[in-house]
Amino acid sequence: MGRWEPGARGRLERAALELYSERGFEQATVAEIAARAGVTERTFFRHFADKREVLFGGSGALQELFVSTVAEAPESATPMEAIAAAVEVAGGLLQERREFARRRHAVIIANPGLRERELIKLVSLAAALADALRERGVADPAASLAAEAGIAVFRVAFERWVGEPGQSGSPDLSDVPDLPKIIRESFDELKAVTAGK
Amino acid sequence: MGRWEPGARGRLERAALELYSERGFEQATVAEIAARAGVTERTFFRHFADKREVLFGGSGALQELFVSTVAEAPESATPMEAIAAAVEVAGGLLQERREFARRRHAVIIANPGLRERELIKLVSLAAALADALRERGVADPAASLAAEAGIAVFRVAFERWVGEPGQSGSPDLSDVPDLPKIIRESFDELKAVTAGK
DNA sequence: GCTCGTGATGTCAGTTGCTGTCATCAACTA
DNA sequence: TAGTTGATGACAGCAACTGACATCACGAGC
Repeated sequence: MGRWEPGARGRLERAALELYSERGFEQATVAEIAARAGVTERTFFRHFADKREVLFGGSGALQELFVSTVAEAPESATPMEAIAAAVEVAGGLLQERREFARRRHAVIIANPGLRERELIKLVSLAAALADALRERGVADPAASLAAEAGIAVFRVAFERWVGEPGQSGSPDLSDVPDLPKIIRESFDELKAVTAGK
Repeated sequence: MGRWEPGARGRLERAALELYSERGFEQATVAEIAARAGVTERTFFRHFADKREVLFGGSGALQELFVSTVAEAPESATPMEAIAAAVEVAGGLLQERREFARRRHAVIIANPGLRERELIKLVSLAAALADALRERGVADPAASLAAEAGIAVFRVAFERWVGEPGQSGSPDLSDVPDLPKIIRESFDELKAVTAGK
């Protein structure tokens, strides 16, 4: 065993989510989070740029999943189909972590500063998606618009998903709202609503 | 004349934009802004919730313009047409303040924290647009999707507009990029790209 | 086995954003 | 004339965040 317990980063993430849930984001101090994780405040800021970032450690992996799915879409797929496929795959990943996602989302929507951070992550995701489309030969502004629209669909669908009842621990699996399905429906709805212009 | 010069809020807004332009957002302290405006730091925080908000004083008026345009769209207009009309009208307003908009935008894109703030303003705008659509009897999720897609178009079009050369002070008015026109084209492009799904 | 880097952490001082509280003073009201 | 109101100043204080330096286990190479 080393001088310090390994996994400080993970402990900080867990401690932060707990404290933000228990007493709210603003009421929880970084010193408290660090203490609960068994490190000092300075170590917190070595792992995370600021007090908000500790809730967004997984966004990099999610972005890679999005981008690789777009890149691997069949050549015959239209830009919007490639984007929709990526959003659906990501939705499937969230589906498996429903309770965690809801818990985290509840903390985020309760604080404007955290909402801001989430939004910039999504915009960064949209930019990465647009890049991936350009790699496929899609020109601008179609690439940007398809990516932005796809993220808008993701936001709306995710919001509906977390808002619906149903527990992932429920004995009846048919109770669990199906995020990929909601995403598909939302893409269809977007198609319908834009066609009406 | 009173005890103090009136218009402290406006002076703070001008001083802040100047200082953020001159030396960058993070390098400028609130104390400096306040000093340049001839007030104390405490007075700054009485007018603006935080150091970022001083750049977003006009967002309320913009939102009202968006919402009232949607509300006043003809009954025959589809949801997307109502949204497009609102975005175009707002684009016309920005068109008249091109230099200010570019200057302000340059400051914002240079700092992640300011980008975050701008994004949450746009999301709040999308929420207000969705509300206005529901007032017109549009059901969810169509209302949310149309609003979000409209804001996505606005973002993409605005980005293109500020990125193009051309000075509003140019002698040849045909040099000035036309934001409402770019917005119309972007809506058409969105229609095309979503139809391809 | 010894030395020496390396990397993650601790320690501490300092700046700055932001808040609570109370005092001040001109303009307005009665 | 007296009281009220509203915007501001003055000041203390907390917490987020940063820079600089010390510490100490571990592994590489000798």
